[in-house]
Amino acid sequence: MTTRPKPRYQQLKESIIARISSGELRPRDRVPSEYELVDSTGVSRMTANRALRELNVEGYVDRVAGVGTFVADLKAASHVLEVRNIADEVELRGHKHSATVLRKGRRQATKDTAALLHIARGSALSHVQLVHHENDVPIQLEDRYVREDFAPQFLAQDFTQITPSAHLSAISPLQEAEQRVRATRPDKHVRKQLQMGSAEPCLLVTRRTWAHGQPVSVARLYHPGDRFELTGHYAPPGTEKSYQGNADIIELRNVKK
Amino acid sequence: MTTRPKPRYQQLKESIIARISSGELRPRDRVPSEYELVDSTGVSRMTANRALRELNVEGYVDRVAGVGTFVADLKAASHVLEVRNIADEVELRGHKHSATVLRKGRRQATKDTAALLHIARGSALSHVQLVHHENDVPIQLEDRYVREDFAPQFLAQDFTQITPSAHLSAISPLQEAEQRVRATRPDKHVRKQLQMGSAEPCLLVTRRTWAHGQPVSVARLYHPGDRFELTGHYAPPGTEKSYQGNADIIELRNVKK
DNA sequence: TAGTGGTCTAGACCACAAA
DNA sequence: TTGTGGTCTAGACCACTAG
Repeated sequence: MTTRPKPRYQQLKESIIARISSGELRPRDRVPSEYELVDSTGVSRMTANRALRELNVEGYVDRVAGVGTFVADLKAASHVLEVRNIADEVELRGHKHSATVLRKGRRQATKDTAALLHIARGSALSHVQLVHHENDVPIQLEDRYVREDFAPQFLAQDFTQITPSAHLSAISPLQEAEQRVRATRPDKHVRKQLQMGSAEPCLLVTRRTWAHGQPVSVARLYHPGDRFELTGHYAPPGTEKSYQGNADIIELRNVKK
Repeated sequence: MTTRPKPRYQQLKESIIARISSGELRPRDRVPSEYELVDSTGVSRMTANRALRELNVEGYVDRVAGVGTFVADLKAASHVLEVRNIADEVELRGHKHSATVLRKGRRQATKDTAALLHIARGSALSHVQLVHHENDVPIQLEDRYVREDFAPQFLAQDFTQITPSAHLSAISPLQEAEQRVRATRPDKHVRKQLQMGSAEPCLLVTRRTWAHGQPVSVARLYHPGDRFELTGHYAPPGTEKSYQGNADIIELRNVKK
């Protein structure tokens, strides 16, 4: 008994996603037009249209009538993950973002980190710890581990110019993310770096990101509790033009205080 | 110059969404089949198919090949909002949910609450405050205000049997939600009700929900800090069968400790 | 003018459910 | 057997963009 083949529009979609993930098609590159897909794959135009239309809805490509279909920006791709870069967040508010690197170096995966990243204990990791500032006020302490084989040039980056997450996005579109949020009491180190009062609580976000189907990075993001909040807005899909309405789900926001 | 009419598949979608929102079509009700839409509206079957298929992707309807198309459960509808009922969360973990009502009554909107709900100061509100338990351990203090005109029977509910949010969902599909998460120090009342240590921080979720395009309820949800966390998982759309993969974005999870 | 995406049609074949 | 959704085709007309 032969297994039934996947629908042709689905094959087309997966083929194009694969070409994007592999880097063969880069952001802003042109994607084959509907008629080109008709010629090259033998499907009807409606089938090619469905494939490209769904890729557009899912945020993989941008389409412009009369012009063509293009691979979406990486920014848009991470939009799909509804997780934003803190530097972008700050600049979105019209404020100045800056970062101070505290630690940077190679590490061996501990038991816990190895488990989180699905790798062997002792595997090579890159580690960086830095403080993000908004208008020179510390707003986030980032403590991040990255698989060295995923991002060999990670430690060579100047993280005062590009955030770790931006570098990771630039290497490969992030495919999946997991995030845990909890309230904790900061330890001395965190409290000092974020200039927090002794009794002030701390919003801790632990985030894992995936690429190529594997977790590649885990980060602990500490935020000064009463000065910051995480906000999300959930809009109904399909209503009016609010396609892609789920875009800005998670964003960091200042709390007037 | 006449404005161009909306696409017919879009008109179909909006027409069906309207019939669901108005209550004419209720959860599990049958939605006209593709061929019925062809007969009743004169569109081709491909157009009817596109309308129903997109409504399915967006979570409004469930489709079963060989059977038919049906209005999705309200639970699924609020799934679209990626916000879950805490009772469902607890039961999903196989634990027992229970609730204790602390306060219940009519209130007049204060300046702040009135602003949040886009209503006049002094407008009639229903108020309830209750503690949710998981296996008899307090996990959430819910402090909620609801527009009285939206849910006239709100205060008549037995909140030990149905959560406030479940009652609101039952009245009308919630269309939109906004959520803010921050870490705070609990006041005496919260600390006592959640049986928290004196220095333990608190995860505070402030949530507004919309129906009929207007905010109808605002809730403050306090969680004992070190015992609970908010987790989110962001899956890639379109990959494999992970349609609707954005479903379980926000869920409450126990922290092993 | 040529190419693109946006939409729509009127058929078609299939697998599957329920009666 | 009938009706359902799932898919696919081979055309078509339109508005728009770019050269």
